[in-house]
Amino acid sequence: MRRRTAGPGATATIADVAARAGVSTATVSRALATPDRVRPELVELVMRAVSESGYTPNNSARTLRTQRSRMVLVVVPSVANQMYAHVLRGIDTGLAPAGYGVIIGNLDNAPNKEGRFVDFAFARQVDGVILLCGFVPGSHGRSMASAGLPMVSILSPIVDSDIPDVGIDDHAAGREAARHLARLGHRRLGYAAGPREHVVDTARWTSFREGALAEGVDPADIVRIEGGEGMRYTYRSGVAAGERFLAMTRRPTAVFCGSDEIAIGFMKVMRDAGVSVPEDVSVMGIDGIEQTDYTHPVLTTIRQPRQDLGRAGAELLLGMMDGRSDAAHRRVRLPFEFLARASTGAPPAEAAGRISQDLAPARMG
Amino acid sequence: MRRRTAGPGATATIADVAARAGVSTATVSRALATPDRVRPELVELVMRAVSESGYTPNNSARTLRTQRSRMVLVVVPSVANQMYAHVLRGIDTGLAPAGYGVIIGNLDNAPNKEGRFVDFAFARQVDGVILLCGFVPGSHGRSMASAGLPMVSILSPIVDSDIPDVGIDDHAAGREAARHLARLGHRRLGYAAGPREHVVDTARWTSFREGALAEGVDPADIVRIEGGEGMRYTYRSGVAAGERFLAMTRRPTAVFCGSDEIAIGFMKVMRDAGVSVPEDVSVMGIDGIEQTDYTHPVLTTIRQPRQDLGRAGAELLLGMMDGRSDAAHRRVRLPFEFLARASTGAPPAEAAGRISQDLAPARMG
DNA sequence: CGCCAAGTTGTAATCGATTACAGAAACGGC
DNA sequence: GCCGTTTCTGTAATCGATTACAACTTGGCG
Repeated sequence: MRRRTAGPGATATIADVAARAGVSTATVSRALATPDRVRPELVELVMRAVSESGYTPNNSARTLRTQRSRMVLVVVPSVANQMYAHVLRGIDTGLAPAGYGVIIGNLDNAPNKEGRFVDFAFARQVDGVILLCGFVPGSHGRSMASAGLPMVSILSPIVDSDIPDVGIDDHAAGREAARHLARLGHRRLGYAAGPREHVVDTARWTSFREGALAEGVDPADIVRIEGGEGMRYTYRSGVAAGERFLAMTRRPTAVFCGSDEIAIGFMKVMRDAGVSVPEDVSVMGIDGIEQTDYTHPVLTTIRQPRQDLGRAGAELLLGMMDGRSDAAHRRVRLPFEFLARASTGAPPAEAAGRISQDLAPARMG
Repeated sequence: MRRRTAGPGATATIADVAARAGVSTATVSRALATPDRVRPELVELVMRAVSESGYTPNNSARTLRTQRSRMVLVVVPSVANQMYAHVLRGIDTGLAPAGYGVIIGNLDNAPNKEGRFVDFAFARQVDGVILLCGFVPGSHGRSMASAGLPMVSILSPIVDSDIPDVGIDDHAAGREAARHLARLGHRRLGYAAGPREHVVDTARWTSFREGALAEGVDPADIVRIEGGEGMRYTYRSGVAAGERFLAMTRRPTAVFCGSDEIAIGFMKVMRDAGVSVPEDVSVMGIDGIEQTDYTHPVLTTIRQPRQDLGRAGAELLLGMMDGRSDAAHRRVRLPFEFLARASTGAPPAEAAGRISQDLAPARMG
């Protein structure tokens, strides 16, 4: 049997290193993994041989033997989305110290891409999965859940499952948004919706509504403004919602948007239509992407600890992959931060409840 | 030898499938890879056994044997950056049809993270590498270039190397920016810089300068405004540049920013300082991120075909990995799109050349 | 000096796929 | 009916690591 010698360009194998150091492959492997179980002189020999040959263990071989790939699949609806991108970054910083790498499963908001990633799971290409998409991917009747891999969801709980999740308290966030707007004096509230049937959107909408009711707002004056089919949490969704808003005969005086991007799209339509924010309509978002610091007016929003969410999810998954099933951490809630800024203010005088309504005729005359 | 039977939860191996179908593992492998070389009845048998057992080939085993991982490493300075995120998306859509997955190498703008990804390359965990970072990662004196993997760069050429790259013509872009501003009447121009020594930034700055000179602008009136150390192409870099701009005694009347994010940060500072855009100062960016459609005023910019750049890079790499070294494609230049919009306009009257300067004293008096 | 335990090292099995090679079966031509 | 070719299938080698097990050395203790 002729062994390929490690010439320049060719990759050295453990056998090359063993030959060069004059020891067996087992010793090389041990010298690298458990140096305390090998005589110091040999460790030294092996180390020299390793650096001389530029040896890096072949990952497939190691994975095949140890049944651990040290890779994690992150399933994300869209990498191009600010929010997901930042969470992804947090995940990476959380996994890196443990030596785990990230394979990105970009759904691109297209449902037919799930199959590829389901295969990744069943092919044992990853040791665990982090979902940012709010559901468990599946295709051809085969769910990723049945691959038997540790799984964690971030940003959204997974309904009807016991998959641990990390996120903020979306209900509290929705209620707080309603409270903020109601306390500014608003009595007609709108919610510029994200994707229909999405867990997070539903949570935000229902709790916004609850919060508004709790503040004594008339149920008929809490409206959901749809953003259009398949537009998800995008600028364009906000644009569509803004156009619907303009077409309304009895407009809300304040609008809570299902995401910051929606809010920004919404504000753009307002500006173009000559409706000023916050004088004519208050607008707020949620997520707290960096961009909200640079809008005009600066956007009131609820900041999610994006990076921390990612890191916490990563650490939770690491624990599960190590077999430490800290049942205590099955539902992690991190605090959000309410940023009351310039895009929300008191309602216009003619819409501000009974007292102002009395003044309204004078203003009109 | 006792074989683990494929119970629920356990992953089926090719041996399980072979046993169930009553054939050898070789036949199973062939039935899946080259069905035309196996008797139809057996193919049928195997297919049934596969779906009954939920078999998915183990990826490490396959990779180890075939020496192809069907994975690509994408090294990106920061996943949280809009521009890179969109290119990444293009890469993914380009690679997916060929069955390649993406491993993300997020440098996070921190130089010490390179080592991890260099190891990925040497561990043969990927078949190819796409660089968005403008340089070849390396650590401990070992460059990723010596791993002998196909490599492609997107967005930036790699100096002193023959690594193929895909991008726009940054020199043409810089010149066109200068031309646009000069033809609007501007005679004092600024460049809000990106990271020092970055190839792309250098290209944009030098060509902007060249373009301005070609339009007859006085060399002394073309200034580079630094954004601050280590801030790269960020909003904060634009804020820093904006502050430096305000501190200048003889301000440019138009500023070309090294990225859209810089431009947005810059405009924020202008607004807060009561300097209006474009009346007092014209501002333009480059990249063409979606967000520029939602700024006020809408940002003049140069749109790079982000997604197409990613896809083109992916296809170039696919060709190299398949051994088709189309030397013709070693430097791909895609067209950019100049978007002249509301953030750039004529210079303020008192700065518009000789005639206006004659008027200036009258104004002061 | 003999024996047992502890410490080292090497041999070879193993992970799960692909594929070279050989053998068997089927087929056709003379 | 025999032989060569084609088509199909199975056996076993192979990829490159880790690690169980065996073998050998060394040292301590009675």
